[in-house]
Amino acid sequence: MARHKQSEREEIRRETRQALLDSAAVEIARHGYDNANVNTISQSAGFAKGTVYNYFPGKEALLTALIEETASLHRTFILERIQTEKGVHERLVAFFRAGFDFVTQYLPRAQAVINILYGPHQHFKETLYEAYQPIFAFVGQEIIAPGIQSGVFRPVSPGYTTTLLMTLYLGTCSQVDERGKPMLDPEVVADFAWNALKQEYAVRR
Amino acid sequence: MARHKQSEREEIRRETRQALLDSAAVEIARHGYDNANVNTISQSAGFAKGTVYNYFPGKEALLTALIEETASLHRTFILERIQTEKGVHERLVAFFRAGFDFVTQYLPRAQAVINILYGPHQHFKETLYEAYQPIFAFVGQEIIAPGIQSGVFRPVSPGYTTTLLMTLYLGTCSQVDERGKPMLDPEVVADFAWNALKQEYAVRR
Amino acid sequence: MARHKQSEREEIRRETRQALLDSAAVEIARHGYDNANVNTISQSAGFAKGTVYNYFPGKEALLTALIEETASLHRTFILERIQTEKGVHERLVAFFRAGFDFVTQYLPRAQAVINILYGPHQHFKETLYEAYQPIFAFVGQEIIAPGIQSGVFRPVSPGYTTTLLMTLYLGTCSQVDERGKPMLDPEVVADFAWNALKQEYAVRR
Amino acid sequence: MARHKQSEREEIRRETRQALLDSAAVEIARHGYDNANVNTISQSAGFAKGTVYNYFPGKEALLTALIEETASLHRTFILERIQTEKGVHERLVAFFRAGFDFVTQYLPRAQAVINILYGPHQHFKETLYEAYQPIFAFVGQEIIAPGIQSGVFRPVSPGYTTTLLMTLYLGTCSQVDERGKPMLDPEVVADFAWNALKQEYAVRR
DNA sequence: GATGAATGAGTCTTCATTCAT
DNA sequence: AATGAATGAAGACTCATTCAT
Repeated sequence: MARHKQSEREEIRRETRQALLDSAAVEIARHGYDNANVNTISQSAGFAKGTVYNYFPGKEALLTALIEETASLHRTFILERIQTEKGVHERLVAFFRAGFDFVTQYLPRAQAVINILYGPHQHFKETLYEAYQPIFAFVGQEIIAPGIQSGVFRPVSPGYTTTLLMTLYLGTCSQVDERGKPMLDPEVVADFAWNALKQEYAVRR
Repeated sequence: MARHKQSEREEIRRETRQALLDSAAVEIARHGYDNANVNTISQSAGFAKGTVYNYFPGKEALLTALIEETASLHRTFILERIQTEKGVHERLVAFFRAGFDFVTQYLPRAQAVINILYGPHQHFKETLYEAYQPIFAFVGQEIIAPGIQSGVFRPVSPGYTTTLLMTLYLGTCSQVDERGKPMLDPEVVADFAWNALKQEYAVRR
Repeated sequence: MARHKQSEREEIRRETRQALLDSAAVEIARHGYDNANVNTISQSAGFAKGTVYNYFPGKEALLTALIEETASLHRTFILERIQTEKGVHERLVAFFRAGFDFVTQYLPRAQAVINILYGPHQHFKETLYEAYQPIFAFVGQEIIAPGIQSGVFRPVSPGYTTTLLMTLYLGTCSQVDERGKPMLDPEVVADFAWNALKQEYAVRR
Repeated sequence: MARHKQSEREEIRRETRQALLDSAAVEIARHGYDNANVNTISQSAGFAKGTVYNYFPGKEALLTALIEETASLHRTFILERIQTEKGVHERLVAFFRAGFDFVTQYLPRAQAVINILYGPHQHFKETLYEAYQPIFAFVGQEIIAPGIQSGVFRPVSPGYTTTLLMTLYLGTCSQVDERGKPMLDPEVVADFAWNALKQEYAVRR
């Protein structure tokens, strides 16, 4: 009975949803979650005020979806860049480079997420932590742990070190000017981290 | 006599202003600037809704004052703890300790400031950067520069390094649970930074 | 062949219309006319959101149709049960029994109608009164008037008495719990009405 | 510190609250709860849109307050008129007269309440039943029970009879035209009820 | 006939701010 | 100085209705 095929309709819905999420990222990055205007989000995605409510039950759900999508993108982005690197040092550098690139490429999403990370909404923070869990785990298991085991890193506490690294990562990645240009260089940050962790006299590998 | 009354009045004004700022810090820490309710701030300071407008022209000015007061407190707090330390390593440790202690002691203010730092309000961020300028300068001039000059630190870029250190500082200090307990230890963070910066084989001094 | 298809189509249309009215009754009974959601009605009838507009020009028309259909059902229901009774007392009892049974059997429709009857929509009330006119008339002509003429009832005003009886009828029928169980017994109500109207010493007939 | 005395302020609040409730009664009577516009209520009471929210936390609370106030008014109204009557018959008549007079005098409130009574909002119905409990109890204890005990009434079930009487009462009181003129006469209704309940050959007392 | 994506008018609610006292 | 009643702009959300397919 439907004139559109099922798949066509799904395609339209997917695209609209994407457009709304993109729009939400921009609006939230610019004004913060609390000041983001749902009507504006829908309209600057090219739709009427109410359309967003055909796709998300409310403002909260919109942000939750944005967080999850961003984390997923971010994860993919990092994994792709790191898994090909074999040495610990290379991985560390690739990790920071990936972060900086991600922010540059997905600036609004990244800003929105940073906003939440240091913002007052406990509920969203938890969503964020959960969504980023895989990245945390990856850093611990694929960079820190091998580094320590191979003797490249000092015998640091893996837990604390992961936290420190992520803190450095998020803190430095998030420092960009309005155009998205980072204030620091991924190499500089990676170098800082490398020196902080490496065994003296260690050979890079 | 009139003079006396005058100074009494001033004293009362100062105290009321303080109470309002305290209240603002708590409210903003809990709900974020955008969701902070000015009426609530005034009332939980023990005054009527309108009273805050006898002290600050509006919500913005209230936050600006809070930022400036917090920066000033923070500066004093750090300087007191560091100036007595002579060695670079001691100063580094004292710096992080002071930060963690400040957050613990002035939790609402610290949370409010972190909120702004990573939040979407460019205008407030600028105020914040300006207000924290002296601390940036102090770290650069009293920790990094002497460290490099004395050969205790590697010959790093002073500008980048200050930024990195402040990033690490703010990022780690701001990670506290709801009760204000930090997730990391200042010693651990200081150690991380120390290793990142020190000349290999350097003697701590 | 074409004729056959024609009637088949009509049959389908009739069934769809019925399904939509059933669905409307349930939704309106639950949420009231104002809060009834047209899209929900269409969907819980098993169709898409827009389908209802292929059968009714709008929300109002949907309710109007529901009122008329309900009145018609109600009328048939009552007439069937009463016309077979000959005595005035029997008719009175049958009348209340029929009402209670109707409510039990067509709960959502009955609730929707009661809703309108005591609700604020003058326009619908008028539709309702018109649609129920035959029942009013029937009660007046087939119960009250014969009762008075035969001396079984006191010489009451036929107009007022019909109104009183209908009021009692609607008021008691509409008092059901959420499952549709009436709070009163038709016999009790009929007995009350009988005593109110009967000539003292009258013989039931 | 306050320029108004406490009592003056309280007086103003009381009056404003009253005005808002009056306005709410009119608006709800006219359009029903669901279609009543809170902004309109506030504005036709002579205030700005938001003022109502300084007095009631929301639309629901506004209606709850209206129900309770109406029940209280109604109770007072009835008790005053009935307690002075000693005989059962007189009380029955006074009861219906009071009801009709109440509706005439407080038409919007009465219509609003009737609306709720037969409307779809279970929550409000419960509030309404609770608020009207004292009137139910009064009818049972001060009219029905004495009537039965003195032999003036037939030995009916007190519970059912109270319900029947209240049903008749609410049903007949609520039938008014748009101007508030009742369709029935309290004496006619009282007479109907009296005949329904009285012992044959009973002497009125 | 049926579909469901899209629309946008309408409503409840919040709260920064004003100001008469 | 302080008060708190009042304001009204702004924004989240609902849903009856339209219409291209």
